[in-house]
Amino acid sequence: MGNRKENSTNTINEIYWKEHCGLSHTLSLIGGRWKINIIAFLLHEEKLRYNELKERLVGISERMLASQLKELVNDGMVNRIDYEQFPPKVEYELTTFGQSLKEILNQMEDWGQANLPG
Amino acid sequence: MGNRKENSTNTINEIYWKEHCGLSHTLSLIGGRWKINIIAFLLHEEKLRYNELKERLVGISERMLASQLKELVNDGMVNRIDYEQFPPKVEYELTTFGQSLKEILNQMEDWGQANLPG
DNA sequence: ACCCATACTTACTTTTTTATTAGTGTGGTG
DNA sequence: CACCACACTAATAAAAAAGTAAGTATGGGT
Repeated sequence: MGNRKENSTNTINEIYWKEHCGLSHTLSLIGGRWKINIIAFLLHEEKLRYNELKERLVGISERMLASQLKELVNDGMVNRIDYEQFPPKVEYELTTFGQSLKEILNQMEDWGQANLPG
Repeated sequence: MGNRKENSTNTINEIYWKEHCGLSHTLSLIGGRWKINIIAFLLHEEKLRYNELKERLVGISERMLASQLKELVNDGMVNRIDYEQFPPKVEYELTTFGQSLKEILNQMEDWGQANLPG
């Protein structure tokens, strides 16, 4: 994956704030490039397969979809369900932890919708 | 400033989602590198001067502080109050628009605090 | 004339993220 | 045996974000 320098100023700052500020921590979980978009679809559609997500996430690349999903899974936000079939079938859904953000995300969605540009 | 390419895939995707998804739009306003940290301090302390913000935002550079403030002001989240004195005195505060996010931010803070790592 | 305070800018480099394109594995089908 | 489906991975290049260090502006004080 993208390998970060462990001790760059940027990384150090990021870690410091994640550990000292609830807001920073929250954003670190949902702030990734396509993460809220993924989460939004999973909020509305419960379970989605990799290719179903790809269809919905207009413009996303394989690499981004895979990496964002992996991070969400690592952070405990999303569950990966592998049906171990052939051809492969894998579904993604929000974990209980992920769902605990539902209220907040709904409010963010409403607020954003109400203030869309244009 | 960092000059972006108008027609890179990345920029195109970003614009598309900002315009079509409330969540993306909300995040575009508060998701910048130091924005929530700035906003968090302004929520608690009402008005802060440039140097006061700098003290509190451990690790931030001049460049980042100035650029994040400028974006927040451009987006209508923050007010810049210039007292036109010498030596210069400038204060920053949340606009009404910025304050309309207060509830949501409080919840994000609480949620993040409750789920801090370590 | 020189220095101070305050709020920034600017130029240049490094780091980080994202795009692009091609490839992997595997069992079943024609 | 070639090909398909599906969920990815890998390598490389391009783009964007952030760091670093020095500079700007200006009135007043010494």
